[in-house]
Amino acid sequence: MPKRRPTSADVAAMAHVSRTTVSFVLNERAGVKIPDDTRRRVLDAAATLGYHPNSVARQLARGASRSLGLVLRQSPEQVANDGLLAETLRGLANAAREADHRVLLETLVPGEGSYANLVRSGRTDGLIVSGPRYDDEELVQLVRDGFPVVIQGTLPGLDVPSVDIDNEAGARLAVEHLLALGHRRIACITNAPLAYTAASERLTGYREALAAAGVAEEPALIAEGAFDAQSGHRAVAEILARTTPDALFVASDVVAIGAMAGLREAGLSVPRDISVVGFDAIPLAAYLDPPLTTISLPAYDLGVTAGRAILDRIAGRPVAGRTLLPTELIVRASTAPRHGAVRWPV
Amino acid sequence: MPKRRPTSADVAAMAHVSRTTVSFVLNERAGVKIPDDTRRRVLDAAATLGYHPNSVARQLARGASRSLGLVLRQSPEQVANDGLLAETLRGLANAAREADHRVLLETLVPGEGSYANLVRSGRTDGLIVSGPRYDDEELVQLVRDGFPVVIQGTLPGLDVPSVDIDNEAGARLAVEHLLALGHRRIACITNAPLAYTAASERLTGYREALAAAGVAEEPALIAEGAFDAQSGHRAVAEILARTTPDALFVASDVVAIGAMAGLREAGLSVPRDISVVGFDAIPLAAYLDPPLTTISLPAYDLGVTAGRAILDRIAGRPVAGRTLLPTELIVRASTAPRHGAVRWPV
DNA sequence: ACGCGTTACTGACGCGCGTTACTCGCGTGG
DNA sequence: CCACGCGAGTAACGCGCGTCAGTAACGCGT
Repeated sequence: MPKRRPTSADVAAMAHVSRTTVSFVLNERAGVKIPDDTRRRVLDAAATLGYHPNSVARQLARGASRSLGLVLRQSPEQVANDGLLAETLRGLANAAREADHRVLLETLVPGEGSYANLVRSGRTDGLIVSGPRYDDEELVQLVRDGFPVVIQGTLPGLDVPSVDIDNEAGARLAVEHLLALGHRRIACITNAPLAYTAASERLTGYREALAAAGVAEEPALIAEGAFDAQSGHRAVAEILARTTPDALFVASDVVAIGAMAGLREAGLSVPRDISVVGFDAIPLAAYLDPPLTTISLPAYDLGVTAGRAILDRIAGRPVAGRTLLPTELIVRASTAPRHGAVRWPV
Repeated sequence: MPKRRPTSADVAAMAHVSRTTVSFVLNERAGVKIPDDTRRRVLDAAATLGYHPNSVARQLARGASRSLGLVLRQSPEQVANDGLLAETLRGLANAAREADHRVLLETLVPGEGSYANLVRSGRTDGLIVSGPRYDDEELVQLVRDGFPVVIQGTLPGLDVPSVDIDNEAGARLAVEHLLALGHRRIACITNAPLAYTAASERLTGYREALAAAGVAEEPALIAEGAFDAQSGHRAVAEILARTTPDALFVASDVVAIGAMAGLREAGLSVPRDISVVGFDAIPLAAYLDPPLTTISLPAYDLGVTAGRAILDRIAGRPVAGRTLLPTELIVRASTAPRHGAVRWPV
């Protein structure tokens, strides 16, 4: 059987000091002077015993767990198709580590499952809720009780700090690019059902760009996607059955890949017959045929920013009510000037 | 200021019983009879106070943290290009939840960073190490000390339970498919440098299939990929500069997408001029042009299996030394019989 | 009336650590 | 000579809970 793990009492005994002194030395407590001689004895004892403070006990004594809860409210399909999620996670974990915190993961089977106990049981000091839904009563209650929460995504009507991509601006960027190429009949396939805030924001950006250019909106040009490539395939068929666009903005690269497959089947060539812009800038987008013009978003930074926000919130530091991270247009071969159109000056 | 959180002592006071009784009732302790009357008083008091047991204190008292540590040793590029990672994570989290455990995430900046303290500090009861490297001294030490560890991936030479995809069998499946179509000059692009066990295993599968069919191996037909599409693009150029294959097995869909882009640029048409098989069955593979024949692997199950394994290990139940999850061939349009070849009977 | 088992509880300790208030010895200025 | 301050360190409590050993009351058979 493995020997019992050494405790601070063992270290104290070996160094011939009290447990208190051990604690002072190991925590480098400010304002307490410890002679070098004593300090060294303690440090040596700790090293030879292989002492590692029990962090559970430390959490209890301090009253803080030094860990962040990450709640993934996305549906399984959403997770499976979100190629950037891992990057965001990495950003969050790194932000947490910088502040000597840990990340506790909580996934939810939709329709069931509660996560509030995560914080109510003192296991985490704060929560990051990713992909919140409107009907999340649990979340509302938690916020009302004053627990530190940061939302990654958007949830209007709740007074909570949130961090998100600037979806509207990104969509505008995409559509403005198409407009600048001379396109006017610009279709739009959303990245998800409009109940998802990101989807409706991107659609809003699309509309704003059209309105700003004085182009009338046409309902026949709009269709809903749903996370995966298949939905893009279906949506493009819907649109082509109704009308004939000369450009297509798909608010998700993954959905766009399905849409491009649909266009191929319809005998349309990209970008000769129709220009396509995606959204998300997944790594693969550059290697599609043709390489996809898209909107890049800082997935890693999103995680880092969310992490810093909740850490600030926990520490009582001021936190911006809403942080929007900038997007960027990446022009590739899937977009070209409208056939016969003169390219506008930029 | 928010009121102090209620403790079990508060519940005890309100129910006019001792803290011990509260503990017995709330934990439904077997072997202890509590009259319904008393039980109800305790339950009611807990409910009206909004009592939630402090899990940190509970961890300390019980000596177990009921949480699993997940260590991601993959490099950032690897994470960014691993579209299945999120699925695996979801599987693990769900397996953990079923057993009332939590998942603690630990990422590592390569070259630095230790994670052993995660378990040495008592924060987790066991560790799942994903993507271990040969030179992981920390891991070796941990295993030697008898800490519960399960490896997700492969690490030969260390006596630790591990869970992985059956990479060899999957690669064989892919190559056998190409052989059955009549191809003989089958090239191979690995999914990663060969220092990664998954990469060398898949290459081994490729070789075994060739050997079993009596086809001589040709070094000129083999090139190394490195996680991303770009590396596939480069690797295919290397191969085409040396020789002319009639089929190509790329041990990763993501790399295959880059490879297919390279084939296009070289003026080769898939599958007319060359058949291509990928590996991983990322959701997008079905929507490529042409849809990619690939090997599907149970990403979600991988997470579940790893989770169950470490839970078994923690509980002292017997654990299989090595679990290999089966793969499956998904035939799509990127593979076709060799030009002029008679299709073999299956 | 007495022993004895059973029911229904409770007192007190321990988990490992942080932290406050306190002690003790030793100059030192008055 | 004494009060005082200061450096060096410590005893003891608290964090919130699980749990063992124990106790008081009660019924029941003889």
